[in-house]
Formats: sequence, structure tokens, C-alpha cells
Amino acid sequence: MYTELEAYIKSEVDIKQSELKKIITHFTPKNTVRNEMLCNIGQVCKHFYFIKKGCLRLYEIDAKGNDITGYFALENSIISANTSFMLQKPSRDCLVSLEPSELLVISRDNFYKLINTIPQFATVYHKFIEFAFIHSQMRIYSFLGMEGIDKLKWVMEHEPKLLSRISSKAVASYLGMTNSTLSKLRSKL
Amino acid sequence: MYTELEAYIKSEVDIKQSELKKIITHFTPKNTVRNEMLCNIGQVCKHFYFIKKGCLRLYEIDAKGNDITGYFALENSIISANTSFMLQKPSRDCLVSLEPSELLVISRDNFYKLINTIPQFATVYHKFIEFAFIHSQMRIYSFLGMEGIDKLKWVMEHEPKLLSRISSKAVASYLGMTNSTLSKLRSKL
DNA sequence: TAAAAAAGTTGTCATAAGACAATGTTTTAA
DNA sequence: TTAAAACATTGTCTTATGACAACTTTTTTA
Repeated sequence: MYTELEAYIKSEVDIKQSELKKIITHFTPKNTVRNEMLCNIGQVCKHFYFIKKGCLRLYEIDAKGNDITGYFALENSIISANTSFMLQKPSRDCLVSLEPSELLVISRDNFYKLINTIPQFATVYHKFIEFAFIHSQMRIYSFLGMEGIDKLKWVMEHEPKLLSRISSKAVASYLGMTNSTLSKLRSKL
Repeated sequence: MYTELEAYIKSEVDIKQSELKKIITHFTPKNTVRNEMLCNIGQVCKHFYFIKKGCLRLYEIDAKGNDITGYFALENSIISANTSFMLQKPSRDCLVSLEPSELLVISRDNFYKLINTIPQFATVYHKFIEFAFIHSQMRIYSFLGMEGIDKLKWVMEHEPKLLSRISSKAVASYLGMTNSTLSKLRSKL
């Protein structure tokens, strides 16, 4: 049940088995269906998720009604409606499972209990935020200046899993272009 | 000399005066001239900066030779060539002072010594990364979908200091457009 | 399994923004 | 203080991309 989560934590920090057990007992399993909403706009996000299987997407809906993807998370990674989870303010993002997924959930209260009592868990979270920041910066650098065709080539090279796994529509919203533009660019390659 | 830094830390966490003193003794003053390079491409960033006065800019140079701003930092904030500082890998960013600036510098070794011995300092850093992440996500959401004119209005509303303080050229590189486009958009308002 | 819905493709047209260049303005340094 | 450099503005032309629509394909669900 928890082997993937254990492996994830061990890959991030050195930790004694006893403390690892203490961590995982605070997670409970949760299965989702396709397009299940884990945090909706306006809600204050109270949970953090580990993805055993499946795929989650964090996105915002802009003024024109189009959506923009902030983040995709695949197997063996952790995610939440980050901004809302951090600030405990109503979320501007939606967090949904793109596929039927197997998750492990921890409440925010337990999450912070662990952060404050198990330094290695604090480190796991710390690394998560650092990575999330670095990834966001990379996207800004990569997508703000590039033309569409180069953004597409960029994901093909750096995040090929997204293209094989995720709908074109969602990928387009990640690249900051319309689905029709993405479709035309694909045919040009 | 250190009053601004003290005020900054106290605004982020509750801390005893004795520990505050312990922190600030690890910072040393450094004054820069305009366009002074604090971390260049290829260098591994070994320092973290508090800005007493002035303004720093973090940017990358893309394939076409244009530059893209990842981050501006003004008075009373902290910054580094974040990605390189975190990963200790050669930087893809440049960190420069746009104006003659008064900085307080701490070495990475001392920085981590403080992180590991003074929990409040760890919290200050933790909050910094959270903020940096949230800010980056906001930029992705705001700039990836918007048209130029809306991006301009967005900064005018949310980060007006940038427009009064920073060269058009640098602002354009922050908004992901050319300087001539920014200039034309300005005249449309 | 069939009907409905969603997603993807492709075409036309309009437009925002880039490239480049000419010119004016401000800043920097000798 | 002045020459040089950097920055900013504005114009023309070109092009990438969005909007919209028609159509096809795939997926969902009853």
C-alpha cells in the first residue's frame, strides 16, 4: 500500500525505518475517477497528495475563460493546490485528477505536525518547494520568449511524458497556446 | 548598518534579540556599482544577498540572444541566483545590480549553518522560497495567456514600482515582449 | 451498441507582436 | 562638457497565432 511513498521519501532523504513508518501512518488512500476535483476555485486547500498511480493537473481559468495549466504531477510525486495550501487562502486554482488515480492523502494539520517533529519530512517538503520554484522559473524562461514551435520542441525534449500521456488540450494550456495552434504546429514537425 | 535586515527578519518571524544578533553577524556589507555582476552564467552561486538599498535583477539569455528576466528584487528583500544557489550547479542566470546598491552578503556555508542552528532563520528561508514559487506561478498564469496590453496593465496594477524604477528594456524582458512592442503599448494607454 | 459529447484537425481570416531601421533622447564616462 | 553609448520611440512590413467554423475522430455513457 505504502511502498511507493516510502520509496519516494527514501529517495529524497536518509531516514530511519521507524520514522518512515511514523510518516506514512498519517496518509490514507484515496482513489479518484477521471476529472475528479480535489480542490476547486474558492476552496481553501487542506490536503496534500502523493500520487501512486495516475496524474493530477493544477490549473487556473483566466479572464477570457480559457484555462492555463500551472503544473502537472505524475506517479511518484507529491502535489497540492500549492498556493492555497501554503497561504491558506481561497484557491484560484483547480486541482483535478486527469485519469482515475490512486492517491495517498494527508491533512494539512498532520502534514505540519510531521514537518515540526520529523526534520527529514521538513526536508522532503523543502525540496518539493525548491523543485516547484525551479520548475516554474524554467517555464518562465522557456515559454515567455519562445515561439510556439520551439515550446513544442522544448516539451518533446524535456517532458516527453506529457505529450504521450496528456490530452492535447491540456498540453496546449500548459504551453500557453490554443489547441488549434498546437495541432497545426504538430503537423509541421 | 543592520537595522533594515533586522527589521526584515522580525517581520517574517518571532525571534529573540540574541538570536537575531547571531544571524546578522554572518552578513557583511557590499556596495555595488550600476550593472555590477554578482553571479555570472556558468558560476556556481555561493552567496545570498539582502538588499538595503538598490535593485537586483536575475535574468537568462535565450537562444536568440534576447534576455528574459526571472526576477527583480528591490529594497528590503533577499535574493540570490536562486537555482544555482539551491542546486549548487553552474548558473544559467545572471544576477546583476541595476543600480548602485547597498547589499548585505552571507556565504552559502554560513547560510546553511544558520539554517541548521536557528529554526527561525530556516523559516525565513522557507518563506522566501514559498513566496518565490507563488510569484513564479502567478507570472505563468498572468503572462502565458494574456495579450501584451493586458500584461502591461497587470504590472501597472500589481507591481507599479517596477515601471517607475526599472528601464523599459528590462521591464519588457520581464513581460516577455520586445522593447519596441512595450513602447507602442505604452502609447496606446 | 448507439447516441451524444468531447477532443482533435484543418481551413480562412484578422490581428498582435516581432524584425528591422530611422530617429530622438537620455545616460555615461573620459 | 562633450562625444559616445545606451536607451526609447515610432514607422513599415512580415509573420505567428488567435478566433471562429466545419468537419472528423475518439471517448464516454446510457
